[in-house]
Amino acid sequence: MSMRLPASARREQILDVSVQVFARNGFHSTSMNDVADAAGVTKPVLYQHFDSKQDLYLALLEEAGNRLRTAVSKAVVSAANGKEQTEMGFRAYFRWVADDHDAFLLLFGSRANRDEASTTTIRHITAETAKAIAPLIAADIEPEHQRTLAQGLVGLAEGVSRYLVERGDTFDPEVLGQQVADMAWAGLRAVHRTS
Amino acid sequence: MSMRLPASARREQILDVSVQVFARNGFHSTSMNDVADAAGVTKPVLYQHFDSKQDLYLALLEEAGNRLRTAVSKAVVSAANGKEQTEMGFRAYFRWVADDHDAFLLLFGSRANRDEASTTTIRHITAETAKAIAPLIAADIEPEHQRTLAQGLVGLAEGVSRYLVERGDTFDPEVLGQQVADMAWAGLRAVHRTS
DNA sequence: AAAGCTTGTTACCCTCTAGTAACTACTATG
DNA sequence: CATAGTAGTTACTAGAGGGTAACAAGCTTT
Repeated sequence: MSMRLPASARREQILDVSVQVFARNGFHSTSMNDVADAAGVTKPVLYQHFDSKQDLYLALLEEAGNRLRTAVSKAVVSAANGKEQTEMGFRAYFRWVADDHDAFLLLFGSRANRDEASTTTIRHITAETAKAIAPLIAADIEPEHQRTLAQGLVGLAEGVSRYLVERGDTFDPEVLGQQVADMAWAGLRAVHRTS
Repeated sequence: MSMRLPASARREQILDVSVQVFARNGFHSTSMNDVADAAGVTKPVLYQHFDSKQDLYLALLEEAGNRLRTAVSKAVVSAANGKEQTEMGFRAYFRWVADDHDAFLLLFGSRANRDEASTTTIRHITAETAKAIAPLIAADIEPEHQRTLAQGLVGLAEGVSRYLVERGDTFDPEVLGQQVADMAWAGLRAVHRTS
């Protein structure tokens, strides 16, 4: 029934299809047969390209993470100052969410499943982002607190996106990004030492 | 080996023990045997108190959600104005996180598992919180955007907490709450219409 | 102290699904 | 058009784990 494909093309196709099916149903509710069906192929074919279900899943996370990373960091380098970095960063983030949709759900959606390995991968991505944000926070508070609040801002973007994407809302990434950036920037400047 | 307990006491004990074990290992990595072992009892006993694994899990989510809800709403009513509400709210939230620790992980931790039913329950809790926050946001933006940004603030608190709890850090909920509230309040006031 | 209810255990079934061994069919090359 | 290699399938195994039937041991009430 299914077209015969050269190995590398088949691998790509499996990756493409898997993102969708895992994003929609989560790791545990998706069997390898489901993936195979979605790809129009049978199970053993999957195992020609990936050692295990885990392996496939991690490959997806890895890829999605890279796309996110590059999208944001590309946007940020062209910014002149902190404020602009914030704006460009958030806008790029929401742009990514808007058009890499399934990847977002895979990484941060409610159904995202996380065993030990996946958690580590995802945590890594989040941590990296937070690290980039941290320096923008008022410098007179303790560094650990800086890091913590940076994690909060990552959570902010995540929360907004999860809400919108899971509702199936469409949104303008530029407008939304600008608003969230306004919010975040004001917040970033406002924190002062309390201890 | 295990003490014989009256039904209601056993039920409570199972709930207590389950929170811990599910919080640590997640839904799918925890078998009913694991739960039974942790409770010092055998599997069929669990089924005397709960219809299914799902049923047990949902009961836990429900309970955890209630504790969160009441903790925050109690704190907020005693506040005089928006700013104070924000402060009291966040401080209460982090107080809850600090001492209901496992419940937080259960609801919002990386390992939290979410099939259809659990997702609904958790989403409900988050949505309720967001609804309470929304009116604090500058009134001259569109209501949907208000709601969206409120979801972001919930995500902010969640992100901060997840980071700290999963690292095993201890923190002072009052100091942290105050800082996050400062950040959030400034942000809340700063958003302006962009369209 | 015996009947009867409550609490708990042993030992099992049954389904679901990750993963594989052995085979088939297509396609390119000489 | 035969041969070798690649892509794909059928049909299975094995193990994990949710759920249960049937039985045993404690209490308690008269």
